[in-house]
Amino acid sequence: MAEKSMSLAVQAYERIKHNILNLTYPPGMTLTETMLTGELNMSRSPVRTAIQMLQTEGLIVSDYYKSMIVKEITDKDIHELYQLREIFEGGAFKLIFSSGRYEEFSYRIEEKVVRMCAAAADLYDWEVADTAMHMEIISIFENERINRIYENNLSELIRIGQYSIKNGMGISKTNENLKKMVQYMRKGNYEKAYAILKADHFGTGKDSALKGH
Amino acid sequence: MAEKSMSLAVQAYERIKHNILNLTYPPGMTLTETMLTGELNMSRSPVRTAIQMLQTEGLIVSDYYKSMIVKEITDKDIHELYQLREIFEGGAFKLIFSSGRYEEFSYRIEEKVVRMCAAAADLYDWEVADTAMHMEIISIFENERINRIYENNLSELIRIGQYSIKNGMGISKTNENLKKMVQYMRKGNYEKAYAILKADHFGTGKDSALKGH
DNA sequence: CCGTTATAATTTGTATACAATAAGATGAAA
DNA sequence: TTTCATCTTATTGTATACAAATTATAACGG
Repeated sequence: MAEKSMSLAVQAYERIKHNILNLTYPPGMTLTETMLTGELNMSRSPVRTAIQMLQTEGLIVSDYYKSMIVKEITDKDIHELYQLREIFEGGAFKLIFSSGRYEEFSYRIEEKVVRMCAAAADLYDWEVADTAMHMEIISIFENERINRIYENNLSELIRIGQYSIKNGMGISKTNENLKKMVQYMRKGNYEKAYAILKADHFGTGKDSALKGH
Repeated sequence: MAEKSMSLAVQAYERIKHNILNLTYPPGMTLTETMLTGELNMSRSPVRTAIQMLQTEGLIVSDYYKSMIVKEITDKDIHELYQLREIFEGGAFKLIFSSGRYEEFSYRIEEKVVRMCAAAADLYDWEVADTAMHMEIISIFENERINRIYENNLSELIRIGQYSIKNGMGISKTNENLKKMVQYMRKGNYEKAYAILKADHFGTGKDSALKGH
């Protein structure tokens, strides 16, 4: 997993990001450079580089000379993220069917759903597998930029997913629904397949018990 | 423009980015930290922070211990950027009309077109004004995340626009077309308005004389 | 006891020193 | 001349020292 001869900055980035996504560093937690340097056993230079990356991604927020915190999750964030997802995946789903490649993608997505089922025991792992499934849908665009944008934003949804189980729906129920979606895809039924995807993953915009904005 | 008591890192970021966008640092140019520190009169620390940001944005590319260069513009980039634009603005345009706010937006966009006409003398300024026009379309989503994503990616189009004038169409012709688009919007004619936007700004994917990928 | 102000400690921003890697120059041998 | 190896130089990555700003603490007066 962790390459040798990789810059300390990248190692720091990955470890800090992992800790943010799996809620070891929960939303609102104050991070200090000295604390991170101690935990990661390296100097401030690479740590600061990592922090800078995470700030750009929006996972850490801070002002000039003010201490930095792990970004809070607001209802506004959730709404924005789901809207972004709908724009991308709505377009991707349409393209999958209009290009006639729905059968191919039904198998590709099915494989990801299988992995989700295998990861059902751990919520974080399941969310990661879910992310991979969504990335598969987006891959129809064959657009690296879109992939990168999407991956960055989905990482926030990994955090959110660990707080509010998908509209109150559990892991197993979601897995079952996705299996049905795959079957509808295989039969070329765009309407039913997309309806399931929407219901499962696009949320309502006010389905969380988190901090408001 | 430049705030006081703003970190040197941010100042460096803005100046370097500006130089990249207006082609003072052209695509493919090798940048070194010492060169930048000399030009900006500051130490490596803030310069490296700025570089890090620009790398995340994709305007600078570099490998471990290798020198960094201003990102080249490939046909693949152009295609990806236009596809991204179509996904966002296609959705935005539809929403502008389906929400019945087309008249309001015709005025908002018209104001941006006026600024484009005023900036017609300088290609860079015109591209910046064009960017603002596109941001106005996207603003229908009222989604900060989308705004941020879009702004980052449009900055690349500012560079591209300075190489290949919009599908061979000149500034004045584009301005005229956009004025027509505004009129169609005001009348509620979605089809004609969107057709003009597409023709002017979505490109063909192979309309450049730049380096291939 | 409460609030205010001054002071100390912590924290981030910046500058510089050192280490590791890569790029280029030099020179010898075929 | 060409090619390969070695050495020098330049450049990036990392560590540390210092400055500026914030935050916490303590002292003081009401």
